[in-house]
Amino acid sequence: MSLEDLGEKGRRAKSERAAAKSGVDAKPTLKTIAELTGLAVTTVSHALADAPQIALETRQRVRKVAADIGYLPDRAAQRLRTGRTNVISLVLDPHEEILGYATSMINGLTEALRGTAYHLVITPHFSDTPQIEPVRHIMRNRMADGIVFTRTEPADERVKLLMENNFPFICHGRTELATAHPYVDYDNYSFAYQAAKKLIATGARKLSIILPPERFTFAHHLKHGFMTAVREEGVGFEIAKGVTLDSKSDDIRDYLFRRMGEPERPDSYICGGEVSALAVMASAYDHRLELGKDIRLVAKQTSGLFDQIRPRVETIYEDLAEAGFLMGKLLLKRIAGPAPIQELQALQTV
Amino acid sequence: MSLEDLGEKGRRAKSERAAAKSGVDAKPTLKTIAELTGLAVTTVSHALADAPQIALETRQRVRKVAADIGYLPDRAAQRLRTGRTNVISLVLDPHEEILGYATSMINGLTEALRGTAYHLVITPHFSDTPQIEPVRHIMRNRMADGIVFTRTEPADERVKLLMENNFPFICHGRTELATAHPYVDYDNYSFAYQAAKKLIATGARKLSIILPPERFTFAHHLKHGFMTAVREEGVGFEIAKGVTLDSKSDDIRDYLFRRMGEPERPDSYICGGEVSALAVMASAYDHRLELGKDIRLVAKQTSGLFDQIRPRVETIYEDLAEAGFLMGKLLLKRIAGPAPIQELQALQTV
DNA sequence: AGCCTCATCTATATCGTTACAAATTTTTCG
DNA sequence: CGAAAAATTTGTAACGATATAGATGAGGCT
Repeated sequence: MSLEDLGEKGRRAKSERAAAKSGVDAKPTLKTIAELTGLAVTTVSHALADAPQIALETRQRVRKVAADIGYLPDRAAQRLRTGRTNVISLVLDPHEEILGYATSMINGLTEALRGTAYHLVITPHFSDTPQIEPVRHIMRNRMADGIVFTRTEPADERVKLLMENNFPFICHGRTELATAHPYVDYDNYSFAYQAAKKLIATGARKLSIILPPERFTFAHHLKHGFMTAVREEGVGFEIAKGVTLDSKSDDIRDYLFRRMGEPERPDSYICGGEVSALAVMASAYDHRLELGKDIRLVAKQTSGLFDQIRPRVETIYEDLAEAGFLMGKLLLKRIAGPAPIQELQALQTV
Repeated sequence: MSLEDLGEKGRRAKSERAAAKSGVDAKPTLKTIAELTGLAVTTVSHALADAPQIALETRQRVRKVAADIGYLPDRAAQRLRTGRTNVISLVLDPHEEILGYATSMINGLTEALRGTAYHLVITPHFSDTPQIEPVRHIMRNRMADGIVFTRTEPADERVKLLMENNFPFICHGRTELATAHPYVDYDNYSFAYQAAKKLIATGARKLSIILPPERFTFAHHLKHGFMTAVREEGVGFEIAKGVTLDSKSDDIRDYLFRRMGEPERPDSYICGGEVSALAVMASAYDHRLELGKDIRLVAKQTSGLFDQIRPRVETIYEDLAEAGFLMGKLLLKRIAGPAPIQELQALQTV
């Protein structure tokens, strides 16, 4: 460390102390309020917590002073003492499909957390470690009061672990576990069902669907809705083989381009994501197949993107920001205390 | 509270105490290590900090034990004691254009923070409060050790405030302030310049550009690059009036549709964002104008989206994940201590 | 008056960590 | 060998909040 650095530090420390003495600019604590009101620190703490054993008049006076000097409790101190972190952790899985998936969800979550003491911390899940790692870590080291995660699986390890430990969480998507748990989900069964019906109604005779990786619960929902519709209508169908919504978009397009060149090609596609829908359009274009005639398409829309896509494509909307908002609200309710499980579940309708 | 709840709590508390006694499953602290090694808590703390006055052999022994029991320092306690939060705050401005802007940036940031003690906290900026509010709040209440923000303005209030208080930060975009400050920026001047040159080289005679809101510095960079190119080439030009990259995409398309119906319409567009580029394509389509012939287009690409768009569009790539990564790395360097300002600035080339 | 109750406020200890100063042990050397 | 120096370890206090138990004083009752 250089002399200059030392000098810097010395000056800063001194001015900070001076500021503290004069009460100007120093971060106010309970002690500051205690001095200002002539009360004890404990009393101030209780007063701010609206404890009934503190005289109403005192509570009001303390609150007034606290507001005047802009007091905010120190999160670290509160956390250390109480064990509550006031943190919600969003475990983020980086993946390409669905542009702005995370952004929408984050917007919804922050909106739900608005006005509360909770902060949103992004905990990345790097793909070279098992999926359960970040969750275990957050739980073991009490990094958050609640966990939000996505891409739920039928026998999701994370759900099991969190349930076993009675740790507050909410996930985007359902499981097939016996025990009910909090979730927010979009009705992908109905999405696929309605999408298929729409296509068939406009003349589709052989439908195809691009599914998410099979390990996710919503892949089964989509498949089930799809199968129900094609069986009800007795039309041909297939399920895209070798690619999923998580595949690189170029790979999806290459698959589609190949398939569209084959004799028994499907005449219609259901896409659970925007990028794969564009890949369908690109492949059709490259084959000079006309959209809406040679190739039909229903896409799931999660952004304003498809409003600008030509030719216009039939879409069904999923509101991810709302999903994030719901997740936030339900998680907060869960953290606040035990609640009937039905009040912690939400299914977004198509 | 019901009797059952009390019972639950009683049992839990008891089992936790038992666990603590046997050392199983309880969260390990310095004290745990101290007991295990027979050293004092202070010694353990120093040993883990690799203090040279602790015998090397001791340091190694302590580290071994710490690793064995999976010790992680308590963030709250560290934060309370040292004042360091180990938090990086990303101030997020919700806006539509550039799909997944935030996602890419977050991915880059988390990658940069990987392996460090830093957590990424999302601090939303709600549009009904002044832009500087979240920054002031973070600084005043020491909510983070460093701040990341985007959409920088020429005389950015946030930059001024943070500089005055010598608070570590990094912003996406530059200012026109006299004092140099840390930033990561994309060379939007060159983007617009090269985009214009490309268009002119393929026959463009009247260029148009859709700019971001004028208050952002990068709007000026884009404009400047654009103007330089059109003046050098002596071709016609205009700047889209009444809409910006921040306008709702439908409004952009409506504007473009109107403009393309007028006699003196531009024959080429430069779009600083993907949605607006799609709006150009949609308007051209709706007018039955052929892309690449009647209407030319160069778009800025920030995702894989345009790889699937047909007809193919000329694009220039901006790597937002890399921008996020750079911001993270440079901010960490700044937090670590004073550094030459040039080492805290990065300009991504087109 | 003396004792009790109630309302209100306060002292103490503690969460896990680290800065600082001091204590202890080991080594060096005249 | 013994004192001084060096190396190593330790105790204490503090960060800011809150849980717990206790103190204070006013008023009521016999």
